[in-house]
Amino acid sequence: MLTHKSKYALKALLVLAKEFGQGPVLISEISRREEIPRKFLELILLELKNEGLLGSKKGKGGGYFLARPPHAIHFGDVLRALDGPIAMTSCVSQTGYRRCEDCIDERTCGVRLVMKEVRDAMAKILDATSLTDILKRVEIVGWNKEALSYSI
Amino acid sequence: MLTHKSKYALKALLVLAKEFGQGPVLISEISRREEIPRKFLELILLELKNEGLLGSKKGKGGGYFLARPPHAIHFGDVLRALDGPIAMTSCVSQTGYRRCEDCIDERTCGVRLVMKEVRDAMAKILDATSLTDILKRVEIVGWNKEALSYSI
DNA sequence: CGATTAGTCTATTAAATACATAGATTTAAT
DNA sequence: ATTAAATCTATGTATTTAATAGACTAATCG
Repeated sequence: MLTHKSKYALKALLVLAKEFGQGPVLISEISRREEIPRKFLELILLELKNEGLLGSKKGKGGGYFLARPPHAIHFGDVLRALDGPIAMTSCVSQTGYRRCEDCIDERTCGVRLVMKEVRDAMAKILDATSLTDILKRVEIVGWNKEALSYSI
Repeated sequence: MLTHKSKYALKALLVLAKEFGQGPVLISEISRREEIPRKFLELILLELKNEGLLGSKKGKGGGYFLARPPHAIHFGDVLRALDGPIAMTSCVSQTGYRRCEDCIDERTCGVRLVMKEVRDAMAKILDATSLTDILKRVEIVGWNKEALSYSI
């Protein structure tokens, strides 16, 4: 399951991607637009900053902004930063490999074979999908939505 | 992350797949072979039985056995039975759809778009992989392992 | 029948994680 | 100086995970 934390983070980043280049965005603005609990969002944005994905400016006229252009931030980066490795078992993680303590022989572990495949499939998608990609796709969906409401 | 419960379950099912047709297998036998805590394994096997994946026989000469042939039990069946839907958000689950309460508009949710792709990729693998498939693949790995130890 | 074997059911518990909330502090702009 | 904003530290509650313990039930065998 995706944690609320990561879901909120991704939504916040999409807002910041949409406003990229327009100066800092307030926590309260993001909180309002995505209906994310304000205080919880503070912690999340701070963590994203410490992970190098966001920059910030304090005081009046301050706020948060993407540390890199939105095409250079991928869903995989975000999930790894907040939830750790994407893999379902540590023994198939590329970024955080650790032997499973309860596993007798890693080479002949059937569970591992499958989890490796799953990890690769997930990582392929998450690491190929940038904030920009999703912004574009959501925009297209938005058009269709409008077109639909006209035709009815 | 894959829970220990599901990992233990998959390992136990692979043992039962290997012994399929040879009569019931003791909990203690599975526990010993896979080094799974005995009492914990009891609960898991019972749950798998209640989910219709296993059959059992009580008393002397009893034990557990697959309720269906191993080619008809897939990893997806097991994970759904024990951990619930495979999807990372309930809003993209096929078997357990539920609207995300915190989501403003499902149709234009960028997170949802990606999680749908991830779900489909995961389900495609997990629902295509049977116990038999993995038994075969593990066997092949085993051969290579032997061949390797000879050549050294 | 009755002893043994083996699964079944019901509690309990310790530790970790998720999801926040509250309040004080620091930094920057006007 | 005042105000606006991010930052830091602490606390709390509920849920889930990974077990463990012990009593109960059913089947077999002599």
